[in-house]
Amino acid sequence: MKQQAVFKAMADPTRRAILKRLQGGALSAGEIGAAFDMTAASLSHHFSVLKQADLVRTERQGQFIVYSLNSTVLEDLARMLFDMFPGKPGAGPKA
Amino acid sequence: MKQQAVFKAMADPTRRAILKRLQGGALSAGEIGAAFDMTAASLSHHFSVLKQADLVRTERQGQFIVYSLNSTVLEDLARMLFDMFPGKPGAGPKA
DNA sequence: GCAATATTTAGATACTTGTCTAAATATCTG
DNA sequence: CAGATATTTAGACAAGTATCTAAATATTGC
Repeated sequence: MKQQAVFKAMADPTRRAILKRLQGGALSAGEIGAAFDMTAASLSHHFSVLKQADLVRTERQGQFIVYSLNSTVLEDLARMLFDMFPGKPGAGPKA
Repeated sequence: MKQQAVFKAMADPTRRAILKRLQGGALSAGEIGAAFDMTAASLSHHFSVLKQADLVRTERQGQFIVYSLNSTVLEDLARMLFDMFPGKPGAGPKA
């Protein structure tokens, strides 16, 4: 997991909203974009950032490009955060 | 949890390193800064961002200002991420 | 109160980034 | 192939941010 890329990707609210939309299943760029008041070009930029962080995967289906969530990276990120705080039994320093 | 502030705070590598240093226990600004090749002013800016996100707490101890980790926010963030991905038994859509 | 130490604030600068418009690329259909 | 639709790329611009130096504020100890 490219930590820096992932955190940077997650830092933008539009991108988090995109990921949220993808929880319901894979969607084409256009289907995702329908929910946002933003040009397709801007959305495409956000897709690119999410792809760099490996948070989404793409697959062409005819004229559409379909995006899907790569939950592995989200999972890794969550684990990393859990490991980051103390007070966890057996991990962080307690005193 | 102010999600946006937290994600923004986590997006900078210096700030993540600061949080990491604090896992070992509370430290003064100067003690934290000793590990970074950066002016105290720059560090102070990062502290400010971390405070805004409520990721750290401060307490004055004489001439020092002591920073400590607020693990609650990290925990909340981790939970939020876990909730964000599907495939979790009982939460995300599976198909 | 003064000098020394610790930290923050103010102001400046360079870099990054989110957004836009316009143009390019890819696919489908007649 | 030509036109329509879907998406990305290129280039520009405004806003945000990480960093610095210099100065301000707070505390301690003489």
